[in-house]
Amino acid sequence: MASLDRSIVANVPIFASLSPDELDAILRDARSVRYPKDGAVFDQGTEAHSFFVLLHGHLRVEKTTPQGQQIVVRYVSAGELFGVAQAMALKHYPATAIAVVDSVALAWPSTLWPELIAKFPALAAGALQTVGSRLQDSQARILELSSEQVEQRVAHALLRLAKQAGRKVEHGVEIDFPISRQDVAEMTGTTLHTVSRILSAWEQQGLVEGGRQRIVLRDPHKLFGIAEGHGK
Amino acid sequence: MASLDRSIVANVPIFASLSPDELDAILRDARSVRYPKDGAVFDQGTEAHSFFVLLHGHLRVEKTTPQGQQIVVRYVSAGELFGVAQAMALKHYPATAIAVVDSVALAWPSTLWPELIAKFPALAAGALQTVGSRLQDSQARILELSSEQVEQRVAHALLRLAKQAGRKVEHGVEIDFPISRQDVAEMTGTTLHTVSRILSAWEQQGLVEGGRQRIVLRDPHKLFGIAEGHGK
DNA sequence: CCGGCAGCTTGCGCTAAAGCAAAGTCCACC
DNA sequence: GGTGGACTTTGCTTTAGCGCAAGCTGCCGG
Repeated sequence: MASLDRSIVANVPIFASLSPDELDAILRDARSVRYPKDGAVFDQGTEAHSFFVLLHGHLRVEKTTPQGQQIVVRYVSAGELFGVAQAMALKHYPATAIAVVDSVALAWPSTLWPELIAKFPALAAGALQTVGSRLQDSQARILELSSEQVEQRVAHALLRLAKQAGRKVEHGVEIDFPISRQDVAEMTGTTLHTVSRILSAWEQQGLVEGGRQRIVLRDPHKLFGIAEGHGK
Repeated sequence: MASLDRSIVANVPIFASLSPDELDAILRDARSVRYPKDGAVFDQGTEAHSFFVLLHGHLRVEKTTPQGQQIVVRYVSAGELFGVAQAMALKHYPATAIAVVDSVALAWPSTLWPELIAKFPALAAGALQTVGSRLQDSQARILELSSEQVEQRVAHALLRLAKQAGRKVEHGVEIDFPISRQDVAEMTGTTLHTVSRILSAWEQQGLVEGGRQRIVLRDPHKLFGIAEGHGK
């Protein structure tokens, strides 16, 4: 059991530089938790009691405005560190994390973070890198929202999803978890209706293949063209 | 000279927890550089040779798409850490930093970062916090771009600018550096024309007072109302 | 096996804001 | 003190994509 944990955790970039002994020491303080599909791992605004590494499954991280508008911040896949609010000096989680399929995560009490980085300075560097790459992602998204048309943004979003959680299937690459038109809309700053229209049009052209909470990319290369603006 | 530096650097959150001796040690490796108005501190895509703390002045950080579209990522004010690409494991600066007024910064060679955080673990924690708060900002901006109308976004942008770099003047709060309509457009994902129209309308109602590269907020409270959507 | 509902599609009209075009206006520099 | 260019304003036209509305479909639970 413990060795299973160690082997999967070894692939987490933030833990990669640690020795097996160090890994075991860190894993001693973790507990493994199971989240059923549609279960919340944590809720926006609640106290940031833990930080996590996802062992298995997929999470949707979403954020709601005071006015009730909702956006999808990102999806978390196995091996990723998440819920590190405390490390950024936040008392409360700034977003909600929901399991989109049955999932399993390792959880550490947030209070342990300071000792852990004191004992393993590489952890701090790793966390900085994790947060840094998320910052990059966010800024790329701001650029997209500022300068691209909806069609390009949807293409970009699908390509990113395929890269992060794509599974090769017979006719292309399928997003490896249930995702609705509404979810895509909340990732791209548009509406359910517009996403549906775009996907329908693409399906006509054989670029994608759809279904209820299912998206398969049949021609990623052409989609990439659309994302880059050569589509129109 | 050194003591002047130490006193201003003591206000930088990331250095706040260090003792005077430690501060002096860190400052020994820094050089102070002057950037004239409109001068570049670093350029997007170039090697990330240094990281910086701004001592005096204001910088505009901007990012350009492959297609040539440009956005303003943020403004940097005195006391802020910036250019920490290397800490996030980036080889190249992901954006360009331009002095919008004559400015002075402390610069350290990026290569020093690993030793510095090894010697002063608080630095890593501080950097994590800095990057974390930028991530928060970025995500707030994504939310705005996804869910708000242009008018609300412009109101939010002005309020943020006023908070960060506002100077009390007779009739309100003035943004303390030259900023064009174009700049505001690039902060809010809209066009020069739309910003100009909005500001003109607000000027009519006495909410703001304009001018060439000059913006004064005369009624921040009402602007806040617009930002929250109670405007219309 | 069937009913109902969550998720999806599609048509239509509307509007916010972009694009285009043409004048101001102010400042800096000669 | 004048002149050119950068910055701004403003009118008009166009359009992407939103909001509303109605109907469809496939899945899950009974």
